[in-house]
Amino acid sequence: MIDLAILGLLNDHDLHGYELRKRLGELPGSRPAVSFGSLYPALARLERAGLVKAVTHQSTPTPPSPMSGSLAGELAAFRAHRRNAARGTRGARNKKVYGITDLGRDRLHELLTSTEASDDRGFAMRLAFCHHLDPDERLAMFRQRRDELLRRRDEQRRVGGSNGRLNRYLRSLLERDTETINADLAWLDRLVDAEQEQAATDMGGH
Amino acid sequence: MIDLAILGLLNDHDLHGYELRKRLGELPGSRPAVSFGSLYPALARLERAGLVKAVTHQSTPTPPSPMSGSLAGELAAFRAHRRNAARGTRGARNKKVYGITDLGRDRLHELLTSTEASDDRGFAMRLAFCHHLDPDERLAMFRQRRDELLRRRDEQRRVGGSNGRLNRYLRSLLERDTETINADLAWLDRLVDAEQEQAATDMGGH
DNA sequence: GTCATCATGTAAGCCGTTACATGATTGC
DNA sequence: GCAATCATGTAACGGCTTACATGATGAC
Repeated sequence: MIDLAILGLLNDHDLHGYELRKRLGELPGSRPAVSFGSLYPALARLERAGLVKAVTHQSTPTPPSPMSGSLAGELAAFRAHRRNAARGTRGARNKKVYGITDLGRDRLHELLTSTEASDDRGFAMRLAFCHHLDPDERLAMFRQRRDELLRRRDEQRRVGGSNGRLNRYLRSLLERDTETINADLAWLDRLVDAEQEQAATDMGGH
Repeated sequence: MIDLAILGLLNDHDLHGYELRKRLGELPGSRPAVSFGSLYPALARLERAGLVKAVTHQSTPTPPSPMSGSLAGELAAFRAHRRNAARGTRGARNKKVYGITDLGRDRLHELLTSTEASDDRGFAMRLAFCHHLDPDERLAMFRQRRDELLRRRDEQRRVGGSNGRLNRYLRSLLERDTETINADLAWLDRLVDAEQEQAATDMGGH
């Protein structure tokens, strides 16, 4: 899950961990945002696996005057550099900006097209980044989700068939679940229609 | 979460772990059922805490003939008893039927009326067992949930206010979330109405 | 110079899972 | 007798959280 989120965001922009978390939290259904205690180890793991890499970071992005920045700023950069040199190949307490690698892009594609069953949040996450997919792959994803929801509805009917014995609150809960699934199915159908329309438009426009 | 589920089910019937799991899985939104690796340690913990206790188990519940059941059955019971005696105070490999204690009932009430924020599944679980509550406690629970959903909708508007920059899939996801929350609010309102109607009926009927 | 915010990380713990191990009961 | 199911547990592990520790940067 967190891998998909990280790779999906990094495929659009290079980002450092702190910013990544903010963006993650703005994704629908991802509140509260993932914790740092989860994010940073995940980034380290992905870096070890070669799916993301730390990109060299300009401590003064697009400086106003090329050579003569503020003396204080240059001094800070100098100190930071000394610290970095002392601590290893990268700044230990500076921004560490990550970018996605080719291997990471492959992995992202794999995660997005995986046919393994994913829960509701998993689907929402995949949908959030499905603009990285081809139209036909997207359609396959939508149809897979549709099947999953239909399966769920069937099983619900099987279990709740004799719901006379249930108390009113359980019955209400069951009805709500059915309504939610039906609403989701209708929503998915709209997504599929929009997708096919888009495909038709692209063809005609060409 | 699992404590609430266990106590809620045991408040209706004495049950053993295996059966408990089956019932748990039949609760709306609780599929797949909780695993044994989670359930049995939870039961042991609740037993240590005095919230549930193992009740003596009749290996032949309501025997057809009081004294002369099947010879095989009595033999099996005899062997089971010998095993139990050999292994400790209870049957190690026989059904271990649990019942709720007074302390457990207090805890259940506490879990059901807690004002700590609970997520969607948490609310569903509380709703599933809210028939153990007084009408006014139930109403308070519904209203609390209502406030929570309103808060969520507000924050969604705050974040997604400038949704022009979002791609169509994110936009669609955001719209779906809003629809779901609105549907849930309407459902909650129906629940509240039904509750108040019920209260009025009870008063008039008396 | 101090406070809020930005920024990166580690450690401990919680809550759940799967996989494993064991044995009893029942139907054929 | 043998297989399917019932029944109870343990061990290892996964993914996430909170709490903690550290330091940089910028605003006032």
